[in-house]
Formats: sequence, structure tokens, C-alpha cells
Amino acid sequence: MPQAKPKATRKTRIQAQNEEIILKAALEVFAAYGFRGSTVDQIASRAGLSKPNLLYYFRRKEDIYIAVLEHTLDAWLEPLRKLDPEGDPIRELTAYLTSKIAASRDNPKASKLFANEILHGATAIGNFLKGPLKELVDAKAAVIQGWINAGKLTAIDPYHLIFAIWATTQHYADFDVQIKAIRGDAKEATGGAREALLTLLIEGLRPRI
Amino acid sequence: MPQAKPKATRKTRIQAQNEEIILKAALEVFAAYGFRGSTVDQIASRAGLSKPNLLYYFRRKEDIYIAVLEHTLDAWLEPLRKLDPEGDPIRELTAYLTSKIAASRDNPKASKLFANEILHGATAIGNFLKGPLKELVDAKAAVIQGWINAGKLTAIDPYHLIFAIWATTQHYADFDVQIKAIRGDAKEATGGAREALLTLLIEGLRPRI
DNA sequence: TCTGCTCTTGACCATTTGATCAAGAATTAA
DNA sequence: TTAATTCTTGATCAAATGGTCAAGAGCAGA
Repeated sequence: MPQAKPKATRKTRIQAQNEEIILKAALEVFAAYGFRGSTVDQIASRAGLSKPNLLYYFRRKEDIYIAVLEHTLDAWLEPLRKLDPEGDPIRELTAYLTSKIAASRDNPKASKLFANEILHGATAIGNFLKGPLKELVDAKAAVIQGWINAGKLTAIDPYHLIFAIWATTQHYADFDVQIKAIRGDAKEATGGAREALLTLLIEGLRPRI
Repeated sequence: MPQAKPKATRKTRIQAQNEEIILKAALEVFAAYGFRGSTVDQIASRAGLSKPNLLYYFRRKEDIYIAVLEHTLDAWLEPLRKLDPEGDPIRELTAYLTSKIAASRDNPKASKLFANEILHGATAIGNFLKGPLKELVDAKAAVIQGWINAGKLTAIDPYHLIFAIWATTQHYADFDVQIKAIRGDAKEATGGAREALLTLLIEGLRPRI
């Protein structure tokens, strides 16, 4: 009998190591070229493995893709989870926007991966969007609405506020090529982004007493 | 001798008609699946033509792609061009944001096409970004800076303001799947978008007297 | 060392897909 | 009507690509 795929038993040292290498390579390739635009050969080559060897760990291209998404999804949501109902609204939103800008700077590939996935219909993570993501956003929107009702924040639709923070912060990762074309190398451009976005999006929400 | 490609002479009725059909079909397909994810067969099929017939009008897949991009690029920039240095700043920015939201609603496919193109490195429109787009943005950023210097607008980096307007408005087209997953069918969601974004982005720029 | 399991790979296959071509159909201008 | 030109397509090709397989190499526990 040919070898079965790695059993459900505990992972080998080599297994754990190679899967990590593969996921890292796959993130880079998928982020750059999208699912259809990436080839198994590219990923294998970047991971330093032969194609059949890579397919020994993930039997189908789609399996790699899903694994990469799942591997990064959770970290991507973390900043929003931290939004604290007990905290000061302006401070909390400032922290949230700051985390998102940092995430875009430190992990642009994850941002591009999601952008591409959603742009093309989110077939692989549709259930995640409708489930965990929606629940989290609903909960945090309620928190923001609570702040507004308590007069601690100018009235604004919480959902649109969240969307605006996503859109603007992720823009610096997803459309970096455009920003670089307009502003030259994006080092200082992204540097000023945090302050500009805080002024634009958050400062105006400070309640007028 | 086999037929040469359509000569540089005036276009036939059939030629003009079919090219229009092809560009429309190609926009739909490319917007949905990206360049690599789209096939010539798909485009031909949606255009109601055979594949060789389609390739009679555009010899390579890439030619179709570039034609579609060029065909929509200009319209996409029109709103920003209209930003009038002589107008009232708040009114002008309101009009700009309103146009961009309308464009996202009325032509989401163009938005997705560009989003995908830029996300993957803008290899086909890199020169457009560094040339005409940069020039236009530089000019309009100067206009906004002029308003700020004249005390007609709160201080804000004009480039980041423009990026924020792009990011937020196009978000409703590019990430519609995500928005629908969170908010249900996006009719009313996008309806409130204009007001929310005006409050968030523009209202705060009104100078405090 | 021996045994069984895990890991690796060259060779190969089937399908998809961008592109070509020759031949015939339709259209246009005279 | 006729001749030239434009348009259309079935058949076909070569390359790229996802995936398989059998055989051998490496490794770990007894």
C-alpha cells in the first residue's frame, strides 16, 4: 500500500518544521499572485521543496490556501477583540486604529491575501465572514453604540466607522504600489498615515461638551 | 496570405460593435476573477463569440486586459478632476466624496478591476500611476493645501485625505462580499455610507472659527 | 543492527488554456 | 453581379499546471 497521508497522530519534528516553511512560502506567493495566479511549483520552489514533496504535506493546492488563511485569520482579528467597553472611547479607538496601521505595516502580505480572497468572492472564508467575523463586529458595534448613547462619542454609525478604519488602514498595505507611485518610497508616507487617520477619523468623534 | 489584423484604417461597423461587446464581457470576467483567473474562453462565451473570433479582434489575452483598463481608467479619474480650486472647500470635497460613492455603486466592476490590478503590482498600469495619476493627485493635493493655508480647512495632509477617500469609498465596491456578510444585503448599508463618510471624513475639516 | 515508518523525488499523466491556421461565410464597394 | 475584403470557426498545437505513483532514502525505536 502506498503511504497514507500523515496520520492524525502527533506531528513529527520534520512535519511541523516543513508545514511551517510551506505556510510561510505559500503566504508570500498567494499574497503576490492570488489563488489562481499562484502555482504549486512556485510555492514548492520558494519553500525549497520538490513539488511532490510539498503535496505530501498538503494534498491539494486548495488545502494549502485554506491552511494559510486559517493560520492568519485569527491574528488579523485580534486588534478588534481588544476594544474594551470599559475603556475611554477615544483612547480605545485610537489604540484600535494604531494596531491596524501597525498590522498593515508589519504584515502586508496577510492583508493582501485577505483583500484578494474577499475581492474574488470569499469562497474559501465565506462562512468565517458570516460567522465569527459578523459576531465580533456586531458585538463591537454595540460597544461603540453604547458609548454614543452614553454621550461619550459623537453620533456615527458604528459599522461604517469600523469599515472606514478597515478600509483606510488596509489601504496602505493593499495598494502600496499605488501609494509608492504617487508619493515615492512609502516609508515616511506610511509614517504620517497614523496621525492623519487619527485626525480624520477619530479626533472628530470627541464629544463636544 | 492569412488576413492581417484589422488595419489602422477606419473601423468597420462590425468591428466597433464587437469590440464594445468584448470589452464589456471582459470587464465582467476580469473584475470577477482577475487576470490570471480569467480565461479567454470565458470572455468569448460571455461575449457570445467563439474563441478564435475573439482573438481576431484582440490577438492576445493581455491585449484585451489592457484595452479594458484603458477604457475605464479615464472615467475613474473624472471626479477628482472636477475638484475646483475656486469652489468652497467643504462643498467641493463633499461633491468629490459623493461622486466616488456613486461610482462605487454604479460601476463596482471597474473598481474591482483596478483593485485587483494594483493589488498584484500594477504591472499593466504602472506607468499610468506614475504619470497621469501622480500628476493629477499632486495638483489636487496642492489645491487642498492651498485651502488649508488660506484657513478655509483644518490642517490635514492632503495626500492622506485623498487616500482615505479612495479607500473608504472603493471599499464598498471591492469588499462588498464582506459587507454583505456582516450587514446583510448591502442596499441600505451602502445607502448610509455617504452620510457616515461625510460626517467622518469631511465634516471634521470645517474650520473652527 | 534490524524493522517499520516517514520522507523525498524523478517520471509521468490528464486537463486546461493561450494561441494558430486554413478554409469557408458574410459583407462591402464597384 | 462581381471581386476584394472582412469576419467566423472547427480543428489543432504546445506549454503550463495540478496531481499521481512507485521506488528508494532517511530516521527512530527495539
